[in-house]
Amino acid sequence: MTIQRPRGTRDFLPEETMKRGRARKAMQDVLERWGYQEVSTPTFEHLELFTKKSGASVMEEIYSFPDKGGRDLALRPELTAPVMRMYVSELQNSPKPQRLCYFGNCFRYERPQKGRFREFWQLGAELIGGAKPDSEAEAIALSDQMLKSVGVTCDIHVGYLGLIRSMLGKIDAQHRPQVMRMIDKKEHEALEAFLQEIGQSHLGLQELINLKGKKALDKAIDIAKVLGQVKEPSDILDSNVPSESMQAGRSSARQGRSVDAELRMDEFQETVNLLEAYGVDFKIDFEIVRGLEYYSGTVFEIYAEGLGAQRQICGGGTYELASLFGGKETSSTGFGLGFDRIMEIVQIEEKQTSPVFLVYTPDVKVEAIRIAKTLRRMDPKVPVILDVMGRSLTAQLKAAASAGAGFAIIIGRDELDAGSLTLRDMKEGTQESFTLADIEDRLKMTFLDS
RNA sequence: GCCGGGAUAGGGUAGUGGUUAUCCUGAGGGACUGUGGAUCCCUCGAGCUGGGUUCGAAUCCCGGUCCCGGCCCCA
Repeated sequence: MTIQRPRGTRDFLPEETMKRGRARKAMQDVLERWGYQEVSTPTFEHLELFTKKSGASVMEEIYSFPDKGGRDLALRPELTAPVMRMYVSELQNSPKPQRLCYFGNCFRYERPQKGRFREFWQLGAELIGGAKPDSEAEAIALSDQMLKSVGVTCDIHVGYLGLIRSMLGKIDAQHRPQVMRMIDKKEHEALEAFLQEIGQSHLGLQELINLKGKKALDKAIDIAKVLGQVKEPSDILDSNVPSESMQAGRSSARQGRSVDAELRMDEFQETVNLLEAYGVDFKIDFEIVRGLEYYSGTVFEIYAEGLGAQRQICGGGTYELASLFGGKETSSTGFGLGFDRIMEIVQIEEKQTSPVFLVYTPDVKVEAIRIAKTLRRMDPKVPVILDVMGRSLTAQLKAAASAGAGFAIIIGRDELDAGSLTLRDMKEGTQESFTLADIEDRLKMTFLDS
């Protein structure tokens, strides 16, 4: 019996691996053009890093284990926390802002389905320590460019927690998580009923989240004016919302520590202006709240079609995590792209360099190896393949043909005695004698064109 | 964790409670000891797993594993 892959994991065959590599490179080229530098962090971390960030409830979906020394470790379920941990311990004294990006596998113990696996890849960026509107616009525009670079058309929704959290400040702390959850889950009727029940339906929350785009922004500005007049500083969200207020028995990541979010409508308006300057096509949508307590400013999500139930391919926003990991308070903006979901809908041309086969008779094997060595130093690079099965010339040519070789170089005693080699064009079925140097030149010309 | 559908050579498949389990493709070799993907020949290669029913199970039943889709959740 053969051994199976663990549930929710995948093997990537050469073709798929090549496709993933190209898509990754296309998006990383964009990151590079925007000045983001790649970092990488360990595959496993102390469990505490993730529970601290996202609450104890993530334990249900985390691959955690004690090591032989009794430490509680976890396979990383995401990459923002590790990157911020690294920032706090190694990069706090480096010039601001820090533009970091990453690509790595992550692990979650979840039920696999379309676009969801237990081992998956995230590609993301963090812009640490910049001014909010500028950073937010840059992050959103950057993710837009990255997706465009692989031919993915998508739908960008941008929300603002500064406003939502300030509005929630008018509601009893114990009710806030539930309201957030209902906004996030788009449970409109339940939200309306609940706000009625607690006597807060006058806030305008329902009207706000039902509006999209420019109208939503106008409404938001109106609300902010009213809120601004009556706001008391101490009335902003306090950071000790009791998690008992969560629905009993419910599993959710929304139980982490909350952070302050100031009502700075002017900042959000600036973000919107800058996004327009970047030429990003987006939709203002205050229903985007990303549930989590550490988000503090603009938040955004990007959706794509053709992905079944898992439509979201990117999520991000402005957050405060540095202080949570023991660093100085530093607000950052970041986003993560679901690489596997993007791979499902990517539009990139797949061209493969067709290899060159060295076809030789057994008596000149040593010379064939030397020739292979020369050709492998050539630029542009081209796969050079030597038979290792002791096959006949016929069989070698057959193998070359079925591997899609562009050229075969035939090497035998006759050729070597004449000081030349036979270059066979596999597509045309023609062949000619050349010196090795001439063959190199011809191959260079051919592969430069393609 | 829940619901539904699946699992037969490396890939794709057919079929039946009863001899050597279809077919296509693939892979290796040969016809073709120095020239191609055709053709022909040979070879390799399979009923997820554990139990039950039965004279006999790949087929029927139950559990498990994995896959696909949906729910839940999605840092």
